[in-house]
Amino acid sequence: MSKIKITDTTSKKDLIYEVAAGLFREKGFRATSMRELAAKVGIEAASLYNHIHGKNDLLNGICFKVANTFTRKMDEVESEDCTIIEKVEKLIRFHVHEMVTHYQDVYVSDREWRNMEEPELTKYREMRRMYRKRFASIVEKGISRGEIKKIDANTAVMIFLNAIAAVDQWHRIIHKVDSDQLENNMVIVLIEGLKS
Amino acid sequence: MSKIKITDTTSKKDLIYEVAAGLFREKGFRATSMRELAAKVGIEAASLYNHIHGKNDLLNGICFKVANTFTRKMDEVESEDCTIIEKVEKLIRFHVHEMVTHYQDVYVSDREWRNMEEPELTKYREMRRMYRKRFASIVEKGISRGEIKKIDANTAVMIFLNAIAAVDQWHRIIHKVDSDQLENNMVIVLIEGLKS
DNA sequence: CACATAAGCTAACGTGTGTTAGTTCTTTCA
DNA sequence: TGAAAGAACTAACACACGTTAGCTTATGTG
Repeated sequence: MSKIKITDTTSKKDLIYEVAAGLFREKGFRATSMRELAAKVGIEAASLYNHIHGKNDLLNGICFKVANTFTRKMDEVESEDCTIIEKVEKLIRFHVHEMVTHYQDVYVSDREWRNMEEPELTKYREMRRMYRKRFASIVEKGISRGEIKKIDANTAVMIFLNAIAAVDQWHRIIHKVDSDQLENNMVIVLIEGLKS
Repeated sequence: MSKIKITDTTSKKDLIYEVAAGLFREKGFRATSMRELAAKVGIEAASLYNHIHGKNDLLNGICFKVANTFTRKMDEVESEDCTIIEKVEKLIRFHVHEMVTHYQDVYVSDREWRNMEEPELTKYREMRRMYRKRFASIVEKGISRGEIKKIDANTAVMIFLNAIAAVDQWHRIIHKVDSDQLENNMVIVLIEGLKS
């Protein structure tokens, strides 16, 4: 079937996506060449096309995988029966968790999605927009119930989402602070504030 | 002297930098071509080289302008005589202010600096690293004085810096919320927390 | 008016890119 | 064992890019 034995659990296609995510994160989508990707995978550039349709497919795949993950989590949290603060906390913890476990993908989907082409670009933008909107609705409900300070909900959501997206410094911090502690720090600062 | 009268206050070189920052922000450094930049400026690509040395110079110029601005502000804040919380608040407000007034430049320096080449890349990285370190030192002093909760200072700085860097949604929010209110929301959420 | 110069233009070069065509090798399965 | 097919290879194409060379035009100063 193939020259090189493939692990039962991971196909070559998956390997290509994984390496691509790493390169896109490190150097950016545009700055990563198919030849470079191929070299890291251990084959020639042309051989990549036995497994994928093209460079854009790689970016699309990564971005929508992440977008779908977060959208599904939002479905789950919305339908849960708990306080608003708890919902916000669950979302923050999920973001941190995803960042720690799949940070290459999350980073790429966050920073490189601009390089997608239509019609995927519009679809992705819409998913992003909806996610933020749903997050803001939760915050607004929290404000109206008196659980949350009277602030602009969109600003709050913007702060949250971006606070967590700092992936370049991420690994450095992860190795100093363990990831549970990181999650807790994040929740504390964002929900309780800096001041003691 | 030139075919087109230049405004006394703005040289053509400045105009090129300004348009470049807009394009780099919108499409990314790599995805912006000199031909496209030239078209937006209203000249041919080759004519750009009468004003600048090359594409890399544009990125270098933008990044170091921003880095110098923040480094100078850090000098100022460090030497001020006030509480730690006030220092942190001053820095946050300055970040928001710079973002509102020069968001193209700030955004580009934050997201596109990877595309710089040596030796500028190393120098820029070092400036960034120093800035974060000095910021973290302030937070740590706040912790030891009991003004700030016992959290990981690096994580806190990471949260702050990234919370403010969400420029893509920035203009949208600015037009709904005025920029003073934005600054206040930011300070409230980050210093006092979300919970009421 | 004439000269120097700034700033524009056209044309082109060299390079790197994504991708395709065509071929060869290896493995699986009937 | 032999056919089918998956997956690798080499070679090349077409294109877009940053940049340079060389020329032309316009303008301010003597």
